[in-house]
Amino acid sequence: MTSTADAPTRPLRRDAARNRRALLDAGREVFAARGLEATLDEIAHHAGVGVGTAYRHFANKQELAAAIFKDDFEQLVESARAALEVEDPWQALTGFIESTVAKQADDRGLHELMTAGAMNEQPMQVDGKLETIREALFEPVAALMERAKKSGCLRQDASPTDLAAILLMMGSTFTVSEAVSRPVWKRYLRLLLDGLRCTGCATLPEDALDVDELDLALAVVKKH
Amino acid sequence: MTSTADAPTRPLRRDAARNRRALLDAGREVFAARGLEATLDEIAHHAGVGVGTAYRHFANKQELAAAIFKDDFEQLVESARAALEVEDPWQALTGFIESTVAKQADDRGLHELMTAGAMNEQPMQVDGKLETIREALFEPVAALMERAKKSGCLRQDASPTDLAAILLMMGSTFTVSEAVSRPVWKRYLRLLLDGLRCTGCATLPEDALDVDELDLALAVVKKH
DNA sequence: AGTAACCGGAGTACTTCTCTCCGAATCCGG
DNA sequence: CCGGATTCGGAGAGAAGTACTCCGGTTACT
Repeated sequence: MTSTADAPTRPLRRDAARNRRALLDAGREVFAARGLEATLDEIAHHAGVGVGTAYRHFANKQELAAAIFKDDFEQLVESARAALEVEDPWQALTGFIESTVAKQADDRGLHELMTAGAMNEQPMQVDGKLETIREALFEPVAALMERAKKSGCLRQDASPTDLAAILLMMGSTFTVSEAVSRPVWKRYLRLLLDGLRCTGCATLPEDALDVDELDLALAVVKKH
Repeated sequence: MTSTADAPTRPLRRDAARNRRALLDAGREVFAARGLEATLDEIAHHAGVGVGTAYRHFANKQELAAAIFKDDFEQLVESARAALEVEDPWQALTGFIESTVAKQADDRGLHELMTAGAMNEQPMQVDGKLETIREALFEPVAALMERAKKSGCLRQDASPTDLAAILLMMGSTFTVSEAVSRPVWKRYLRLLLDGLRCTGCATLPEDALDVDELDLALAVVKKH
């Protein structure tokens, strides 16, 4: 029954608090640069503390990641809602997409978490946050797209799940961008967005993913 | 001075020849289904022979892969050249792209080999074949695109290296397609192609990769 | 000063993959 | 149909990497 609020843990000793902070900061940096496959050992050293310290503060990598990315998630949903306030429907949609993709281009860990399981073998469970965010995101994004369709600037056969696919595809361009030290991902995002734009092109082949399929796709785990 | 031609190796014993065949066939299947990270052990068992046998016929995975994919490579260059004969420039270009992508959708190993190093950590050297094929492919592809541009159906700011990027991006959609047992990659390829089409859209941001950058991008290897 | 809380990182306990080795089985010429 | 050369098969050595623990020593707080 200690329920929701954290138990009345006594305040951390000063060195402990300092180290916890350092670990969170280091985690953010390392995850951003190297992705989620970074080791807790690695993060600990980058934070200038021993491995033991890391494992005392966070039982494992997942817990650390959850602590680090919680904010980013909420921020994301927030910006989707905010986009609905933007005047021009096309601008609202593409603006949201661009800022989302930009954030992930700068943070490999965030990108891997958002597309978790789809590419990387071990999905890395960050408790329920992930499913939650996808659900929370779906509604405002669907509204954003609906509006753009009505105004005639988004192709009629586009679906919200297409955005998930686009995010997935952008992953490879991030790698390339890093290799050439130049944000080429912008070029390919634009290509994709130009494809989404309504231009009297024929309809797309293959139905878009439905929501169940998307879940499936984002949860590809090896079975032996 | 034994030079080019294979040394006059005596014909293999019948069981040896049979096993070699079985290994090549199994390799093709396993690589296609599981990608290049498949183990030689795995392929050996799938072929119904012991691991030792596999290593006697092929010093390592690379050598087996080279033997398997040599043909596919040549075939690819061939089809690029053939596309130049097609009447309609847009049809020629997209037809070539679609068939290339389709082939890779069905063969994860082939796709990984063509985009080697860009995503997977260990590039897996298949002697010089890889660089050779990229070079051999560049010329006909560039011609194909030039023709499409002149006829006004391909956006002016498209570059041959963009096709490499598109191939890279398609990788994620292959994974999704497998997960949902439906070739959704076709949908996203079309989206990309519609983006490439000339529609009076603004020019793309960021210059395309130049050839050196592409090489760099396709050779991202971890440095510690 | 005393003690509870905390630190550090060597070390354990996996897992995973590549490739070797050698007794046993198989082929094939005479 | 026999004997030696060739090939088979798969246990296991060795290398590489990761997740997490343990405990002597240190630090913060009263």
